[in-house]
Amino acid sequence: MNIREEIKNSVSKALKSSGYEGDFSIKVLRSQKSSFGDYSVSIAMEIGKKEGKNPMEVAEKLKENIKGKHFEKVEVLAPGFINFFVSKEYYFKEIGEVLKKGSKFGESKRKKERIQVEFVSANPTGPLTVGNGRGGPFGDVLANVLKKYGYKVNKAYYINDFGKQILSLGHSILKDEEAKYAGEYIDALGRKIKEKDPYKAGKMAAKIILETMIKKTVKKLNIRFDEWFSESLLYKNGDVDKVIDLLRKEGLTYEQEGAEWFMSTALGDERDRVIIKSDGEKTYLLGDIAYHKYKFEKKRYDKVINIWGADHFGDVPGLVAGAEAMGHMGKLEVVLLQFVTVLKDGKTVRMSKRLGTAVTMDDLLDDLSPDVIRFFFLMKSADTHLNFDLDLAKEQSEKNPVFYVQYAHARISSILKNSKKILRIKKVKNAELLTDKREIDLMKQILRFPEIVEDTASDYEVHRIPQYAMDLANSFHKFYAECHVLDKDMKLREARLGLVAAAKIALKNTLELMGISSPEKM
RNA sequence: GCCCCCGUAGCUCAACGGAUAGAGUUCUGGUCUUCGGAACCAGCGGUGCGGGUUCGAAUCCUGCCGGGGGCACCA
Repeated sequence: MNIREEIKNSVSKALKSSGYEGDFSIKVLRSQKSSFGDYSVSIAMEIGKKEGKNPMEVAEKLKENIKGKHFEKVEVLAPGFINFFVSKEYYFKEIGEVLKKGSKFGESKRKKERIQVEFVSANPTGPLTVGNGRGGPFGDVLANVLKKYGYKVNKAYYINDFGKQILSLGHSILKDEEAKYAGEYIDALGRKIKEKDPYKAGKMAAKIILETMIKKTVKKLNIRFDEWFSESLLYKNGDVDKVIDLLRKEGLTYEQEGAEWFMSTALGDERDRVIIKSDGEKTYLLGDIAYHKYKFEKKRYDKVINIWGADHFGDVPGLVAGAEAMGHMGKLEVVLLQFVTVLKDGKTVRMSKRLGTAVTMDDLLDDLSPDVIRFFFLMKSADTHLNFDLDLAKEQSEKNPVFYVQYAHARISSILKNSKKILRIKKVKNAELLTDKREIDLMKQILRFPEIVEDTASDYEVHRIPQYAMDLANSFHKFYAECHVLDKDMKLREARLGLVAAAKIALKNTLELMGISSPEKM
C-alpha cells in the first residue's frame, strides 16, 4: 500500500469512527508548502458545508481518530485542512526500496487489462508532418506509462492504405488532372513508379512512403510500434462487410439519396453518418468501425485509446457510436491533440524546406536531436496549441530543460564513478544521517515517481512527466550545491551515495518513460 | 449560426475546485582552493474584460473580446 492510500484509508476510518457516514470522496493532495506537511485532505470543509458545522471542529474531531504508523504528525490548519507529515523513517525505508527495485522502481502491480494505444496513423501519402507527428511522442509515452503501471499495452499504427486518398496519390504520381499531392517526393516517386493504373500506382507509392519515409522518421524519433495494421486487410478479410451486415441486422441503417446511412443518432451521435456512398464506395468510418471490432474481439483489448489530431474532433461521436453498435460500450477513448505551429523569426512556417508539404518532423530532426524534440512536444498538455519556436529550440539547445535533466543524470554518474564503488549500491546505509533539508527534499521528490506514473495512467496528462523530470533534476542540483557527497565522514558518504544512487534510478526511469536517453556523461 | 480547444510573467509553458499562482528562458546582481558552473542563490515581472456560484475560482456557470480547429456521400 502506498502512502496516499494509507492516508485515504486512515481518513476513511476516522470518518466512520467520528460518525460521518455520508458519501464523501476523499482526495489526498500533495501539499504545496512544507509547512503544510506532505499531503493534505480537505474533507472537513466539505463535511462542514454539508452538515452545517464548523470545518475546523470537524477537522479536529477527525484528527483525533486518525491513526497511521507512518505519520509523524497530523495537523489541522484553517480553514479546515488536515495536513499529514510523513515520518522520516518511512522515507528512509522507501528510498532503500528504490535501490532494490532499480529499473522496476515506479511499477505497480500487474493488471490483467489489455490496452491498445493507437497513435500517429498518418495517411501514407506523404512525409510525417509536425502536426500528425505530435501524436508520436505523446502516444509512445502514454503507452509506456500504462505499461509501467501494469497494463498489457500494445502500440499500434493504423495504415490507411485503402480508398480515395490512395487513388489521389496514384493520380498525383501520374501527374494527371486528378492529382492532389505535389512536392519533391511525388516527383521522385513518379520517376520510380512505372505503373499506369492510378490505384495500383497509388498502392505502390503508399508502400514506399510508409517504408522509406514514415517508418524512418518514426524510428528517428525513437518510437517502436508493436503493430502496423493495414486497413486494406479489413476489406480483404470481409471484416468490413460483416460490420454492414451487423448494422443492418440491428436495424441501424437506412437509405437516403442513394447512400446508406448508419443511424448513429440512435446511439448518442448528433447526426447520422454515411457508410456507403451513392457511388457504392464505403466510407472511412465503416473501415474504422471494422477495425475497432477487430481490436475488441480478435485482439481482446479491454480498452483502446486513440490519439488523434483535434481536426478529427467531429469524427469521435461517429466512431464511438460505431463501437457501441458492435457491442463495445465505454471501451474506446480518444485523446485529441491540439495543433502544432512552427515559428521561425517570429513568423509561422507553413511549408517544409524541401518537400512542398506542411513542415515535417524531418525538418525538425535536421536541426534538433530526438531527445530535444520529444521533450518539447511532451512538455505541453494535449489541450494546448503547441507553438514550436525553432529558433528558441535551437538557441536553447545548450540551455534546454532536457539538458538540465540529463545533466543531473550525468553528474550523478560521475559521482558514482568517482566513489569507486564497483558494485551497484544496493542499500542506503546510515539513512538516518540524511537530515539536511535538501536531502529530505530530494528523497521526497524521488518517491513521487510512482505517484506520477499512477496519476498519468489514469488521466493521460502526459506533460506531467517532463514537469516532474525538471522538478527531480532541480532537487538534485540543489542538493548537489549544498551537500558534498564524497565526504570525509565515511558514514555520511555512504548515506549520500545511497541517496544519489536512488536519484539516478528515478531520473533514469523517468527519462526512459519519455523515451529520452540518460547519458553517463555529456 | 452550432460544437471543441486555448487566452496566465517580455517569450514558451505548469498549477489535481484549495492555502502566499509555479518552472524554463530573457534582463539585473551574487556564489568556485572540494564530487562536472550545462549548476546554485537573489531580484524584476502575471490570471484578456465584466457578472455569477462557493467557506475558497486561473480552474465551474454566464456575457463580451481575441486566436486556432470542426460542422462532407474527404480521410
